[in-house]
Amino acid sequence: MNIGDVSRRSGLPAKTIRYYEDIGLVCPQRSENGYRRFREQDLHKLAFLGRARALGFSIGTCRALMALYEDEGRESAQVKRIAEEHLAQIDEKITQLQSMRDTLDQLVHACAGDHRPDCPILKDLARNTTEENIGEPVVR
Amino acid sequence: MNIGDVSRRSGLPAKTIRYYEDIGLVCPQRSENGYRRFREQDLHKLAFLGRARALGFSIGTCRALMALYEDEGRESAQVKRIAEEHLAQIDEKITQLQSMRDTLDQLVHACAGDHRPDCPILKDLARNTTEENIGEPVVR
DNA sequence: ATGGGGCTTCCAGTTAGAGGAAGGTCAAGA
DNA sequence: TCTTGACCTTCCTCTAACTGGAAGCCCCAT
Repeated sequence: MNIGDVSRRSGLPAKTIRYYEDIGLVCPQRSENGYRRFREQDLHKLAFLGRARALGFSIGTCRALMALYEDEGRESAQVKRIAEEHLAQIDEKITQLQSMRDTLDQLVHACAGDHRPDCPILKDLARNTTEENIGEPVVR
Repeated sequence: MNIGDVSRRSGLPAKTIRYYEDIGLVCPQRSENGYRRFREQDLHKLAFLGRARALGFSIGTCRALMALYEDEGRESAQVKRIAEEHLAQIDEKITQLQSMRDTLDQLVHACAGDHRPDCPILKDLARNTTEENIGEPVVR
């Protein structure tokens, strides 16, 4: 298989596959003409990586997961711990985004969105400074 | 005010403030000794930027918001449109993360997490590419 | 022999700064 | 006066995980 084939079959862009080779995630062989030659096992690995990345695991963590996958003597507890950690990070991120979302949503609802310049969104962003004269240039 | 003062008062790291000057978001004056000299209006601007960034607006969008803030002839509709767009992006991201989270959560619950190598998480990541439902978790 | 894909490598750019080195400045204390 | 430590300066490199593009082979069909 050439890179185009694995790209199609794994769903990963060729660029990404080359990158993964660069950082040592896959080691395809080479044909006489210098083209990368992928075996089924390489494709399998790439698909694994693609799915792990789709779940949001970092490249570093994907590397660890791959290593565990290939380690017959692994304990599922090791994998589970990694997944739980990642899950916690995702939860944290969701919480952050949700908080942003709520604030933003309130502001959007408070804004008339008409032709007038008066805007609660800008007012909120500009709130709470030591400056009183908002909008007036400060010359000193 | 020196950079340390604005840093404390705006909550932004000095590094960030220098970066914001680099990309033209603020233009502090300079003292004789070469130190940046910030006016209240610079601090105000930085605080504005800090809050906009905290709401997840990109630097580019912050620039646009600042411009609108300083434009007396703006229409609140312009601001609202920007905020709504951003809100939609956040919602999309939350949805993505939530989907990841759900899959991951299922997998974590399906994994015994003991000393045995058998692991549904790895099994899911390694499921055959030729299977139907690519992208769907195997666990149910 | 020519044209069009497909493949190669290498370089640069992306976000929004963080980290650190080398060195100038300032105020206080010995 | 000298020194110390905090504060400031610029400049350079690094981050994650790719993506885009340029220049140039390789292969097959016409």
